[in-house]
Amino acid sequence: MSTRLARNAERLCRARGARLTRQRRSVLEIVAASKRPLGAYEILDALRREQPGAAPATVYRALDFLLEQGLVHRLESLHSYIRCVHPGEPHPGQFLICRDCGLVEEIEDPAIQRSIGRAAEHSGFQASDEVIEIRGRCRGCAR
Amino acid sequence: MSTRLARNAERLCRARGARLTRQRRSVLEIVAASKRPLGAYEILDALRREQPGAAPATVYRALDFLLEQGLVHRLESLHSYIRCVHPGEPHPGQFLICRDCGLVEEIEDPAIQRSIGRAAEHSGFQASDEVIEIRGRCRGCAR
DNA sequence: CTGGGAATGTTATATTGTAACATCGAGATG
DNA sequence: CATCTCGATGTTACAATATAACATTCCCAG
Repeated sequence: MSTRLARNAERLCRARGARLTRQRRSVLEIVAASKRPLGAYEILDALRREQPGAAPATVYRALDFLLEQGLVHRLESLHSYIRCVHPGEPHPGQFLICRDCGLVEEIEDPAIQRSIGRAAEHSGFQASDEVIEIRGRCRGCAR
Repeated sequence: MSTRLARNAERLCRARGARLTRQRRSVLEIVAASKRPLGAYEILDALRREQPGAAPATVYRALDFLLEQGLVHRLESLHSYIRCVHPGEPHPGQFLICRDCGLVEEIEDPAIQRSIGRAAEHSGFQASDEVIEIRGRCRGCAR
């Protein structure tokens, strides 16, 4: 399978001199194919279907790479991983996490970014990245 | 030791019909006495000095209670716990986490709250609580 | 004083994540 | 082409965080 996603990722990595190896691409595709975030060991189970010898370190190393490249995000409050909806430059994600259905929407809201920037500045704090995870009930589940 | 903090917590719990038992107060005091966030097992080590039989569940149960009461916060990105600087009603915390010195400042910025509320609303999302953890370098370490 | 629910004790185990070191392999360089 | 080198992977073991399950104790409302 060579999805558009994979080709796009390939292009981004090449442009940066980073190597999107077969293993890394497999992990990316597993994460990207899931509607909901996956835990590292869920990814491992999936990866083992094509590569039975895979071990935790295999997955974590691939995830480290994909996180660096901004191709996936880590959801701290769920200990899980999700594809980035608009890879390009690595960027902090902002997430709406539904408690009921487990779906996660990634948003990119400049107003949140600005208010955080101002608050940090006000404390003399140099922000480098942020964890923004909003939990609640999504539109579909709220009805 | 019956710190002001303990007395205040006692009062809050009593008002809500919640029981701040000796164990729970011990855990609260351990967390509150630390300048930096503590992991559950660090808390356990400290607790064992006064109660050698304590086990992980002991600490996690006390923490669950204190979190519900809004007396401590959990820092998702650090897997650790920190006192709430202004307990009263439970509330989501916003944190500035210094990568260098490990100190954490809790802030309460209405502008961040508002921008998040608006972004959620815009997606038809009913937010119930949030994880806001801003990582970077604090004023002291930036110099 | 006693019945019942909340809190705690206790043991075991699940889940998530890393360390450490050997080996492999693809591209650079002579 | 040979081979060197460094990043990537294989492999084993283990660390760190968190929960399950069930027995026991304790508090207090009636």
